[in-house]
Amino acid sequence: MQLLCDECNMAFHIYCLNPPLSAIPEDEDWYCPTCKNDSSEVVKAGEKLRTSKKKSKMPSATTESQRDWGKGMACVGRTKECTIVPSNHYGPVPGVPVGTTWKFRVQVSEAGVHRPHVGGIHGRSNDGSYSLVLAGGFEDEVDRGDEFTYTGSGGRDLSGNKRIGEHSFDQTLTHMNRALALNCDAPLNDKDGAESRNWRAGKPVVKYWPEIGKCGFLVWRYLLRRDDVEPAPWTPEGIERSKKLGLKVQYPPGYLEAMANKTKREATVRAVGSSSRGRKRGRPRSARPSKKVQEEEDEKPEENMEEELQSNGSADTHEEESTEQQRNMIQEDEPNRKLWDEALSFLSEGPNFLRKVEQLFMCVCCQELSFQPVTTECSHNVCKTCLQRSFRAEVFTCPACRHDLGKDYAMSLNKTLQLLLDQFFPGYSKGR
DNA sequence: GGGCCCGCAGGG
DNA sequence: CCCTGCGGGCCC
Repeated sequence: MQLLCDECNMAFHIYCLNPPLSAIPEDEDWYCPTCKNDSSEVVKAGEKLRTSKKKSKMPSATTESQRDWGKGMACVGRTKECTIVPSNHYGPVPGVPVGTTWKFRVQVSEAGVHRPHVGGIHGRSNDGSYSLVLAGGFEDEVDRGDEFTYTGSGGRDLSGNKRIGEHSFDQTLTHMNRALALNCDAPLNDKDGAESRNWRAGKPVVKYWPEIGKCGFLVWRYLLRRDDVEPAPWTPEGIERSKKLGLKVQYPPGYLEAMANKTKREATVRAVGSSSRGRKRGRPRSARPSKKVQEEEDEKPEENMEEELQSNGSADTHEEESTEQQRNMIQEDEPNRKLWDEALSFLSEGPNFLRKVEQLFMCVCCQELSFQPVTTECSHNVCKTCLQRSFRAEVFTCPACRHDLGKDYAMSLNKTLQLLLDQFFPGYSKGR
């Protein structure tokens, strides 16, 4: 989980980097944020000295704040972008069923469902509004599920480089507020508001009006009504549908693992009573694995940690009975027929199924769930990298049973098994 | 537990 | 280019 900088030799957890890495980079060399040269700041021959205008205008350029923004999701950018529909798209995004849930706003942006990072209203003031976020931030809003009121944006004091703040002046029907008003099937009225002639013909804003909110300032209020063929996710039909589709909270790649590791590390520090990070704990350099990877050799994660990871990630899987597709894939994994049969016999025992899978497909080398597993001819599963390490040490036998594999053994990845493990332990491989 | 304040994405 | 913003996490 650690990378060594090829310049200063310092070690960095891949999940602490900004942005965090989900895997060890393929590249031959890697440089830490301090040593890395920003190509946009390198002055090439014949070029004038230039400074990044954008960066020089950033608040961070003028403050001496030492806060470390490198961790967490507060300031990260998108890593993907939805191209299925344009950003000014109205209505459902194909492939994103009603009831889909995400942990962070940035993921919702990536999915193309609501693109602004922070803003609650996405729209264009001369077109209309494409999406809203309800976050329960307004005490005087009403949410009856199929109908709710919404409050416009603006009127807030954003001094101090804040993103949201106290209401300190009246809102106006401009910008996003105007955009949302245009969704109402009525001529725009920025004085008194308006009521839709046919709410289904509009983009279901039923009416909008100005009022003095509990905050004491004028706010624009909107009434919206649900208009969708898919059942609402909070109804019994919706819950059934979500279950059928296997919808679970989506986390950023590697997020759960990073959190688990972080808590594990903190627990270790607490237990030891002092910081044991960094090089102090390190082995002599010559004893390190040749690739720039330092394996965590700390104690195994505590039990409760594993449970937390499962309850967030995949513990539900067994309850919803493994899906048709998973069953088919298990059938496909012929070389592991016996192991899967054994695991499946635990299906009726609830959470024990996942535990059993984890145990049966553990790599004997690293004592973790096999990552990029090779299923040997003797029917054992080991991480490909573990097997390669063994071969580099000129040990050409199966790490599990010492069956001779021969030094020209073709280590073919069991892709089916990898897909299955990824489904049962979502994201588990990302931190590897 | 709450205050502070950051990069980023989007509109205009 | 500038303005805006129903996030989010560090740190007091």
